[in-house]
Amino acid sequence: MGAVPAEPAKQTRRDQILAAAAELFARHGFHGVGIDDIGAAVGISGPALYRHFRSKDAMLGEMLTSISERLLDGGQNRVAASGDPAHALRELIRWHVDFALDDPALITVQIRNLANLTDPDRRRVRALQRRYVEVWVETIRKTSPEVDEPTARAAAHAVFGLINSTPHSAHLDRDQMAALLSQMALASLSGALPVHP
Amino acid sequence: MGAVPAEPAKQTRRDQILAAAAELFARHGFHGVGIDDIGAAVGISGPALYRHFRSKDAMLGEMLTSISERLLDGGQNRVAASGDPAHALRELIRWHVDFALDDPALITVQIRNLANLTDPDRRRVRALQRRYVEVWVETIRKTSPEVDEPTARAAAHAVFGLINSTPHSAHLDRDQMAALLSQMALASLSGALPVHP
DNA sequence: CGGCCAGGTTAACGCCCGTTTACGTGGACC
DNA sequence: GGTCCACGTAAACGGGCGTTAACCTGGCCG
Repeated sequence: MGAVPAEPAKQTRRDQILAAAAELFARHGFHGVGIDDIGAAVGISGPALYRHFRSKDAMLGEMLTSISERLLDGGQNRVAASGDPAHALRELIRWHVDFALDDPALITVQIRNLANLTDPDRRRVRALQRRYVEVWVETIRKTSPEVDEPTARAAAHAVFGLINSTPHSAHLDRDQMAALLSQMALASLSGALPVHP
Repeated sequence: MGAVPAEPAKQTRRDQILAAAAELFARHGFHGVGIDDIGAAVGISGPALYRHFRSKDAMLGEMLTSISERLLDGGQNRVAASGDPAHALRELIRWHVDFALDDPALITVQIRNLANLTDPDRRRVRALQRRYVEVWVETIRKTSPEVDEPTARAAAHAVFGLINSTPHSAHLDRDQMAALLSQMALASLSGALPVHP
C-alpha cells in the first residue's frame, strides 16, 4: 500500500472547494456569495482560493462543465447498456432521478446560474446539455416513433423540470421520492405521447 | 368617453417598468441587471426609477408578490368554479399552463430570484406560494384520497417543475405546447398516484 | 543543512453599481 | 400668467467585492 496519493490529494482540495461553492451558489446565487464566504466554508480565508482557481468565474465554469459531462456520460452509458428502448427510457429516468436526489445543489446551480457563465464556458456547457437532451430525444422517439422531434424535445425538457423539482420539495424520504418521481416521469411520457406499438 | 384616466396612467408607468425589469431579471438574473439597464429599457435613464420605486429590492419584491398573488387568486377561482375534484384538477393544470406560457419571464424570475428578496418580502412570497401549493394538494387528495399529504405536496411541486419548464424549450407553437404540457401534467398525476374510485 | 515551492495570510487597490443630491422643465390648475 | 408638482437628468458619493501584491511558513529534496 502507499501508492502515490499525490494527484488524488490535489484533486481532493479543488473538489472540496467546488463542493462548498456549489452548496453556497445553490443557496444564495452566484453573486450572492463572496469569495470570502467560499474560503470560510473550507477553512481558509479569502484570496487563498486563487492558488487553486484563476477566478471566481472559472470556478463556476469548471463546476457546470463537470456536471454536464457527468450527466451526459451517465446517460449515454445507461442507454448503451440497455436492450430495448423502453428499458433504456426507464434507465434514463432512474439515472436522472438518482443524480437529482444525490446532488440537489448541483442541479440547482446548473439551472439557476447558466447566465453567470463566461461566454465560452456557456457555449461549452450548452453544447453538452444539448447532447444530453438528444440522448433523451432519440430514446423517446424509439419508444414512440410517431412523435415528431420538436415535441419529443419539449417533452424531454418537461421531464427534466419534473425531476429537477426535487430541491424545492424534498420532504419525503429518499426512496419514496425516487419512486414517486420515476413513476410520474414515466407516466407523463407514456400517458401523453402515442405509446409503443 | 373621457373618464378619469389619472390612476390608470400612473399604473401603466409602474407596470411598464416592472415588465421591462422582469424580462431583464429573467434573462440576466437580479444582480446581472443594473439600474441603468432597467431605465434604458423604458426610455428613461438611471436614477429616474427612484421616482417610482423606493429601491431596486422593492421592485423585485413587488414583482414577486404580485405574481404569487395572481397565481393564488387564479387557482382558487378555478377550483371554486369547478364541480367535481377531477374537473378542478384539470382546471388548475390549464390555469398554470396558461400562466407559464403567457408570462415565461415572470415564471423564470419567481423561480430563480427568491433568494434575492428582502427577508420580509421573502416571507410574504413564501406564504403566498405555500397557500397556492395547498390548493393543489387539497385538489389532488380529493381525486385520490388514499395519497398522504407529503406525497401529494411533492407531486404538486413536480408538476410545477414540469409546467415551468416552458421557458427552457418553447420551440413548439403555443397551442401544441399547452396541449402537450397539460396532457403530461395530468398523466403524471393520474398515472403515478392511486387514481379516482 | 539549505533552498525551493505549494499553499496560506493580510493589506491595499480599483471598479462597479445602488443610492442621494441638486437642479431643470413642462403641463395642470386657480 | 404665475405656481406647483410629477417626472427627468447629470453628477457625486460610498460601500462591497473580486483581484493583486507582498510577505510568511513548513515540508520535501538534493
